[in-house]
Amino acid sequence: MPELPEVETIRRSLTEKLAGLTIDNLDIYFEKIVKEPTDIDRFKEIVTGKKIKGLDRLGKYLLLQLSDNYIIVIHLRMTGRLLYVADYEDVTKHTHLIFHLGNNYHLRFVDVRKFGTIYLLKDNELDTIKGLAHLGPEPLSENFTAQVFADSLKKKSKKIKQVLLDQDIVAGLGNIYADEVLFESHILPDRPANSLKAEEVEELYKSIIKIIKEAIDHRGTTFSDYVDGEGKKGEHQDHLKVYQRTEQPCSRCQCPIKKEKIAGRSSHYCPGCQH
DNA sequence: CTGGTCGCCTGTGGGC
DNA sequence: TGCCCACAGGCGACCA
Repeated sequence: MPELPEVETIRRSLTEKLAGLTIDNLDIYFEKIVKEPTDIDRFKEIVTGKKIKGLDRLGKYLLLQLSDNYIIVIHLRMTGRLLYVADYEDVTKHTHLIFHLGNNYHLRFVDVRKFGTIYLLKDNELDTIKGLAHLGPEPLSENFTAQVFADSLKKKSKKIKQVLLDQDIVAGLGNIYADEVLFESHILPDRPANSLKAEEVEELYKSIIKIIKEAIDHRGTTFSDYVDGEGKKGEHQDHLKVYQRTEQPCSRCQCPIKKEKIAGRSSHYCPGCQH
């Protein structure tokens, strides 16, 4: 399930390969993944012949910058993959869209669950995507300050786990890293956000940055689906402290890790050293 | 505004 | 061996 570190790893793995290439043609096998424009022929028509200028990322969204100020926005949701492969490679099951590149390579969108989404927009229309219109600060940017973060939490009575998953508060955290960040900061996931003490908020703030950085260094977390643009798995699954470690001893206090549904999501935490 | 639930999808794995 | 069902989870939509 690609969260910020996974999407960033995909971006890095594809940038050099794609920059400067032209999209000669495309095959669409599952039209519903294209959300904008609603007319699929128009999508094809505009994209054909465009040059890929570069790749950006906003939260969990991947942005393909195209010539003529167009932009393709991709959200991989849970099982989406974006793969750069030679055109003679077998087209695997669940391949929904293929961009034919000018060098006998393909950029393929593969997604078992079909939840992923693709938008084609002008680069000044990004705000028309709801998830981007109010997207919170990037955790590794200077816009994400302890003060901004503390102010957001003060207004929220929801459980802190749920607030961390809210992309409007801070961009890019998903279920895995929300659990890991809370463990790192010794905070229980069901605490109301506005009940955190100032030093806990500070701890949480630092943990978000630390965990996201480490996960990017490890090129993301692979459980089943996630791979980068070259099909390579990540390594951060070997560094997780609570996620998917139910009943295993906590690395800090040996207490068995608990799993519980919180705000509709499976949540992993240590009842011994998170408070 | 809040909180809860559902729908979108398919593969996997446990229980029987 | 096979059937059923819960679960995986990001996010928008919908409702009270």
